[in-house]
Amino acid sequence: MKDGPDIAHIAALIGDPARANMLTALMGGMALTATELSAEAGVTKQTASSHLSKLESGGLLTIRKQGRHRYYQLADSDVASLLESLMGVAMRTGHMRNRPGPKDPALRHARVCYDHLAGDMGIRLYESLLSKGFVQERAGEPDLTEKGRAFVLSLGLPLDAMTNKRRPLCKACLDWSERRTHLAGSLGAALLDHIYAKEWAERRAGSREVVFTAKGQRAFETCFG
Amino acid sequence: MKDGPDIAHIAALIGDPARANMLTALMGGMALTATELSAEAGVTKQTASSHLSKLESGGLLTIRKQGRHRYYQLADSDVASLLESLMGVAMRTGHMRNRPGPKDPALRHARVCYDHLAGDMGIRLYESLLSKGFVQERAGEPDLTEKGRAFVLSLGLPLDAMTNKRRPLCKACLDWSERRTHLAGSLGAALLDHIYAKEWAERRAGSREVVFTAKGQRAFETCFG
DNA sequence: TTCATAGTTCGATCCTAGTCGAAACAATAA
DNA sequence: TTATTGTTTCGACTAGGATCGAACTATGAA
Repeated sequence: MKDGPDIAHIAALIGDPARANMLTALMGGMALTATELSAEAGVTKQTASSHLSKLESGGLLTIRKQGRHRYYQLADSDVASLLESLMGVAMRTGHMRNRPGPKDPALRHARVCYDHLAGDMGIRLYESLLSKGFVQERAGEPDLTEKGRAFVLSLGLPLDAMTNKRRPLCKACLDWSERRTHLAGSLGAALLDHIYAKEWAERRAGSREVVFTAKGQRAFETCFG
Repeated sequence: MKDGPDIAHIAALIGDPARANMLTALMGGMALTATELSAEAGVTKQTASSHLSKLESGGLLTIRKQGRHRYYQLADSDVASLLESLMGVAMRTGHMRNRPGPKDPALRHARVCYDHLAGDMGIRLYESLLSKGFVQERAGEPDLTEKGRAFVLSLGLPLDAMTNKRRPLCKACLDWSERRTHLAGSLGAALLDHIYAKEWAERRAGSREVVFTAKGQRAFETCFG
């Protein structure tokens, strides 16, 4: 009767507001220290420490000691996409943490989802790859075509290094603000790196927001319109 | 201060073991009653009722009233895929629950649903009536065709007595074990009576179980295969 | 009608788990 | 060494919520 994975334990870990705030902060992909996360969560350092050790032993976070700091980050992209799923359901069921503020439209336009591009721009990127035949969906999962491989190489991206990893090259990730799919996986990450490298856009400090320059926006349209 | 969807609320809903058991039982789309779900969760009906109302107002479940039963099911496939994500992460992080108990395959095979046949056999009966053109679905509700009326009469069933009642002749009923539709209404009841009368099967005392004899199983196949 | 079953609401109890103060531990800098 | 900062451990307090018994409503059956 009671078999299979224990989802209650994992969900309970995410279900505490303080921990949820920490995890949301880590969706930006950057590793954060315990003190930074305590501020994000709005609790004292002691409390944050307790939460972080639970998240770590629960397998949701990994820890990297560096000097006297401890950098925490999401364990892997599966955890990130789980959180993204949660955001999608939470938003559709009308559970927002506050009324839409000024930061909200910016986040909807372009933001980081772990290590790849999400929001409207992320959707457009993915749709473009699909419509140009660079990526095909097979059984719901995206896959790079031959034509797509050539395109990726033409951008100067290290395709071999990407395909050798255990991480899938292409993965579909559900976008909570748009309710549509954008591209995750190592290709998704590489494309976001490309956008940074070309200086089309940059991260806004302390936020998941990705700010495109006017020139970068045009270049993006040219390349992925 | 915090923007974005409130994932903590949704995760906390899933994070209670009793609720998680209910949701797990509802995976796959089949609808269950409150009492059945209380048994799945291992709590009393009162407790289950409290949990279910929370899940419903949280947008994770929908209710479908049918007679004095309330069938609960997952709100949509997004919720299902969220649970699937959770299972994936729980599995990878080694959080399994192991409490094997007696499940009842006999009930899934054939049981009484009020007064008509449900379970796998009930599904097969209904599918047979559909494929032979005896019953047609119109606007989601089944209806007996002319050909079907002749068939019912050929079985020696009192069609007139059935049609005169206030109760509808044919009605679709949701099957919890198969997540599909089987036939209710006075025709559904009459067909189960027919099965009893022909001694193809009988009720097991004190249970909803319907036990087919070997000969009865064959006769059923011949008539409704 | 009366009885039985499905499900909810109320009230009380109990217990987990989040929280913080204080102190200890760890690692760097001067 | 001492001082400072980052982080964890311990202990105690407390609120929220899971739970169940009892009473209640609603629907269907006899």
